[in-house]
Amino acid sequence: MTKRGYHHGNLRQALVDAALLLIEELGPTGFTLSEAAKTAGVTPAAVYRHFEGRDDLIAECALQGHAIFADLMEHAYASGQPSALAAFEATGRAYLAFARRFPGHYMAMFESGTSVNATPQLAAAAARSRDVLERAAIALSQHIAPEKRPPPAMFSAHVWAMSHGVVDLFARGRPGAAAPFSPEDLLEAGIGIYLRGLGLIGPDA
Amino acid sequence: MTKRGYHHGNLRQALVDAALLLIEELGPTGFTLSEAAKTAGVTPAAVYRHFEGRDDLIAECALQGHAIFADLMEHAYASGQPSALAAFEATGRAYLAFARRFPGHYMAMFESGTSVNATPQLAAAAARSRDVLERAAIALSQHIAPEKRPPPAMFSAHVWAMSHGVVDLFARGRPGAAAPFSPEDLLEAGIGIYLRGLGLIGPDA
DNA sequence: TGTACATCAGTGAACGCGCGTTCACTGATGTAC
DNA sequence: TGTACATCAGTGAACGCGCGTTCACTGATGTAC
Repeated sequence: MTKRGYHHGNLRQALVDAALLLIEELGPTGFTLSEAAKTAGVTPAAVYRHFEGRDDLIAECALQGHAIFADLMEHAYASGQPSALAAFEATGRAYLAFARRFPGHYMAMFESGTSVNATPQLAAAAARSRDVLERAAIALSQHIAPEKRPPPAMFSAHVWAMSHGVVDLFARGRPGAAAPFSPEDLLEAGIGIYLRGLGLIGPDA
Repeated sequence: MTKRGYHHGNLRQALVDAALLLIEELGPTGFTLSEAAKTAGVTPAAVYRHFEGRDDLIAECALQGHAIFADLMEHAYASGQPSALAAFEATGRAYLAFARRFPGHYMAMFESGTSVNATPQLAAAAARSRDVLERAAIALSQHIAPEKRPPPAMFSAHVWAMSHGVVDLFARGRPGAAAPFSPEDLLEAGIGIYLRGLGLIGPDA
């Protein structure tokens, strides 16, 4: 916090952190600038020294999220190399890990009403993480017989969709969907079965 | 509408319809009771003749959604019988079809903050649709060799998650994720690959 | 068929509230001398 | 080291707004006679 008397020290980041906490609790729509200011121990008006307004604050949360996310994805991808399969699987796991470790960021990124194209910066940050998964998909697709190879963009979309679905339905306190599996196991098994369907894993693995 | 002078005729349903439209546009969090009343051509206070308040109105939207959804799922399941595989695939398609045809209902059901356990009625309605998919999964799992058969609840969860993910990421005006495939194709292909991974479809089908 | 009346669905004014945003201000900080 | 001063981060009061909800009311409807 580094609070030093009258001046705050690093209010900008403190506001982002507060916003992320509130977004995690209430969702991006339920989040309020005033509450974020209060959480950071500051008057609502002070927010305007650092952000243009409510939307700008949310956008910054999403932006930071994309940066972290892309880093995680890239790291996961690298950790699986040189095996294209291991790299691909690692990115899938990284997706879920990110959603669990940074729920506020995740919701700001994927459940905010604001477009990813709101600012060029945001678009660039979002493109980076998308590209990692797509690169992993392209590398992996080399191992599928060309005539039955689906477009890489398609199976990266599949993994993205299943990961997102698992997060949204099972990795939060979602009611009525309390499956007797951990989201991690669910996703791991799901992606495993999917990759087997692509002929990338042996039938008994 | 059946508007007959001073009295409305069927205001209750008109309010539900208005709410569904607004939820579709703004999400359940952004939806306001006042706007729904105005859309139905009525004073906000009139809503209280038919609902306990804002939350009750949203709950009714979700309830009607679950009823429609369960009907669709049951119909789809029946249409695929007696083939367990065809029945299962049909329920997957029905999921997406419902989300596209009834986006307001879908969002009220799955993106509202309110718990599915809010009322016994709601819980029962939600259980019905979940059970259809699980029943389909159980029937299908008979065709997998017992020793490598995952729990039916698990692969019904996988299909549920992928369907939801496709809807949430690709079936709406979601930015940055504009894949060059229709959500229908994406889901169809995804489930196909998944089922192949389970050994339920031949490797060349 | 015509009149008196009970019902009750919808009105409209009012409420308290928290929101996002603005504005003139104040006072702590760090620098120049 | 001590003093004068510019900077600018945060204050606090105020705004207009739309929200959900309440309340006494009104007037259209349908029934009893």
